[in-house]
Amino acid sequence: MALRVRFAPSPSGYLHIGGARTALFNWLWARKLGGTFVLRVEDTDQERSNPESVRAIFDALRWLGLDWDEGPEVGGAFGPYFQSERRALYREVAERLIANGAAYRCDLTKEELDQLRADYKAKNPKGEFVYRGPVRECTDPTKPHVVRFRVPREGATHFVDKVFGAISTPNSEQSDFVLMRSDGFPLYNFAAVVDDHAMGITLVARGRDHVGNTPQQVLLYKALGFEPPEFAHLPLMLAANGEKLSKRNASVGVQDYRDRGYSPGGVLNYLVRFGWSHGDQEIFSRDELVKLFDWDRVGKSDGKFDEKKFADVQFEHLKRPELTSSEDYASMVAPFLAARGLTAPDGARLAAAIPTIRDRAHTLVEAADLLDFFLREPPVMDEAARPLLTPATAPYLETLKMICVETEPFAAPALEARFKAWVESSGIKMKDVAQPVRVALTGRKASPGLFDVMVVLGRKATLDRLDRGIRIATGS
RNA sequence: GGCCCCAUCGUCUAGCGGUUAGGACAUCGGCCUCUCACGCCGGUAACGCGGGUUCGAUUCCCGCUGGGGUCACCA
Repeated sequence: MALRVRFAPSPSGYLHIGGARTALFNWLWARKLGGTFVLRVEDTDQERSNPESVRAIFDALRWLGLDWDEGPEVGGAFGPYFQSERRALYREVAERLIANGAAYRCDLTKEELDQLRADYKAKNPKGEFVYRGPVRECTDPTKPHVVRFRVPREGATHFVDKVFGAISTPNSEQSDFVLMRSDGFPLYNFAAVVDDHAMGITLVARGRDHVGNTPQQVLLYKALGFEPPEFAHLPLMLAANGEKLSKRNASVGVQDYRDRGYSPGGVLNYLVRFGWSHGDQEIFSRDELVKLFDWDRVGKSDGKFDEKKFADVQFEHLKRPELTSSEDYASMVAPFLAARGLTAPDGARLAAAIPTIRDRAHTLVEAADLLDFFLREPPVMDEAARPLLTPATAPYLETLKMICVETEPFAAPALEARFKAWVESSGIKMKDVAQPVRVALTGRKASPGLFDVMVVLGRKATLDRLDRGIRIATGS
């Protein structure tokens, strides 16, 4: 049977970094085996679901490059892909279950059930409350009621997990769980099973926080006469303090990292290495991941999210041309340049400047800052740097100007050789003359190498900037 | 608390009976240097505890301890 996996987010917020990881593992598996990656929106909770979240999640997935083969906005033969549009199907399946006795209508209210639970807890503080109904038969289907699944009293339910192996839970622990709410909407476990089957999903890969749902789902597959899919649960990504990852203890939105100037490749790389490994290798291109990913290399233990490591992994992606081409770099940094008013930068100069900042820009936000003086004419003069242009430094700039005019070709090695020769013969220290030159050229106290900067700027702009530096130095 | 799961440096991990227990991030030194970076070299740092099994356990089994998840008309 052809591999079909899915990512099924509920649109009640931004795409969580943990959710992105789940999506990634599913996507990788589909891409590796030529399977189908389905996106399904689990919007059965009317209260929490909202269209802004749907938008945000789609945007984040697209930004990460996790494209779906079937789902909202791309279609497919198994739609609709919003659960809110599939209610007729859930109702129909629920009726079938009631008809064959696997489920029953229950008109016990939430409050009554809470009371039952409380009473039980009062008497058995150490026991587990298990609801086994119906305590009261709901004879009138027109009255508000939920539909509950009749869990077998005996035996155990087991399944084989692709990462954890065999897992089994005694049925005596399981309450008669709700399939359909009184408002007619299905509950997660039920909708997921109905849809995963209807959509032909062959492997359900999700976070480990879902292992407790799996027995209930397996029970449902059995009751419906469906063949259960394979299951794979991912170890959890916890916050640095060991608690469940949340907005309270970390930046958890994929959005957050995009805004701070991380590249999608870097984000994916960090996420996949969290729980999966390939020997000692740390950095992977997307293509490598598709080729190398496998479930038998997925570990079982939860881990703690590490911002520092994340930052470093993503820096590697920005640093290496084989992972981020100059063209990709330029287009990724464009929005950040635009944010500082550089909406239509000189493309050729930008392309030339990028190699000089790769080792310096840890994020695209930093990249835009480092690129700024290359692309702005004249460059912004940093107030802290200006004092370095004293009258005494003007002769240095004059000499460099002369060298710039004479040197052919206008290339870094030749420029550097001539300038250094002059510096040495003058008995000055390179470090004393370099800073004034840097300030004249860039307006800053720190920048890429002087001669690389000159070459990127070209002879004309270099001379113009040196002239400006001389004017500032001499106060004219 | 019931049920389920997990356990190697601070963190992510390699290891699948015999290794000086490896890598990466972080951290601490040093080198390189026109600034800032990058890079390079080196240091500190881990098998939770107790029983087995075995000639030999980080590795296999059991218990303990510790950690996590989950117990809704949320997903």
